[in-house]
Amino acid sequence: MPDRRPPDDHDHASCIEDALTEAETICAERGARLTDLRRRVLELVWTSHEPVGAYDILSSLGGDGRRAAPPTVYRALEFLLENGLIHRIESLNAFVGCPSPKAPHSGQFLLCTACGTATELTDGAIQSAVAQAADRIGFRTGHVTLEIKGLCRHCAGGAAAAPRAHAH
Amino acid sequence: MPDRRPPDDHDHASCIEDALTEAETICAERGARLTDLRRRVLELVWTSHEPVGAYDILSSLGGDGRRAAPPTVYRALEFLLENGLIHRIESLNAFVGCPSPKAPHSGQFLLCTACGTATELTDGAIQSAVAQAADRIGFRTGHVTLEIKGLCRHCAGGAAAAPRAHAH
DNA sequence: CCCTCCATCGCTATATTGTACCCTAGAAGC
DNA sequence: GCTTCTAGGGTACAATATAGCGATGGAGGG
Repeated sequence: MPDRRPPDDHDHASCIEDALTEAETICAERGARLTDLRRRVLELVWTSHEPVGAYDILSSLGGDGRRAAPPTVYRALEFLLENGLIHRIESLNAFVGCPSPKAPHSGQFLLCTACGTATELTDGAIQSAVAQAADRIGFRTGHVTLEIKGLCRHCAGGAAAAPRAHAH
Repeated sequence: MPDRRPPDDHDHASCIEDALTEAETICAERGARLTDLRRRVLELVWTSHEPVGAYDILSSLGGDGRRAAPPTVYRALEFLLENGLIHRIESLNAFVGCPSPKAPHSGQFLLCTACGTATELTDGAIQSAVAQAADRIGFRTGHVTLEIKGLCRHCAGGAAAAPRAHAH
């Protein structure tokens, strides 16, 4: 793992709180059951803006005296995915909270290889370019995975011009 | 696994042959060593247009009397990736041959969930939309993963389920 | 109120995918 | 001839994910 810096100076506690509140609302509306376990897993995913592995969550769950097993975590993650509360980052085998879960969508992600932060985009131009390209060859689009690896403004800025200046 | 249909009526033998020939040329130009093993792995990746798992390759290699071990395959795959001869499909943990390896690039893929075929795109509009979106927030773009799951023209057409506008 | 149904979760075991590490052979350079 | 480096054989293990079975407890019908 590369060095990690805080993604930004923001009040992350309120990030978490907002996410949990919104999740409660959404689940209530849909009649989906946001159980204690699912809520806790969602909270753990939101621990930071860095995607979290299923087994990291597993360890954190174990911290409270009870030992959890993989299926427990994967089932909770599946529920959260189905309800659009989190996204899976395919290229990292990890999960990240969705900042706007009201309307389910395929996420677009900027993944900083220096600080690990995942930033979700919702760029219409990308969406329509993808839709057009698919349409042009008669492909019916389902879920779209877009993951862009690189350096976030913060990390790229610190490194100045040379792209490899950040390497260790 | 869903049903698989042949991706198309094309002369796949010549696909493979072309890919191998081009690989030879490229490696010769670069002074990279396309050894027997690497060539065989490339050939196995090109067995079809469906992404192939590392352990599938491993089994196929074992077929000739010698038993291969995982690192053998992964090392060969790493070489092929570095030289742009194959791409990794993150959402499937699998590999597919690159049809235009002369100029290394991040691939854009249409993945049919019915027949399994991976079709590589090189769409400039998508590329520039991604570049602009990243640029706008000061993100320095590295590798881009774009994987679109859905139904290819063939499978969507056959499914009769209201195929909207067979573009063309 | 009781009872059935079924979603949820605990748990064991196992499958799948990917790496660390050590060693040998043979080519490349001097 | 000797060193050095790349490629690859092989074991062991790490990391990620799923199959399947049983227990529990709440929701709703009788």
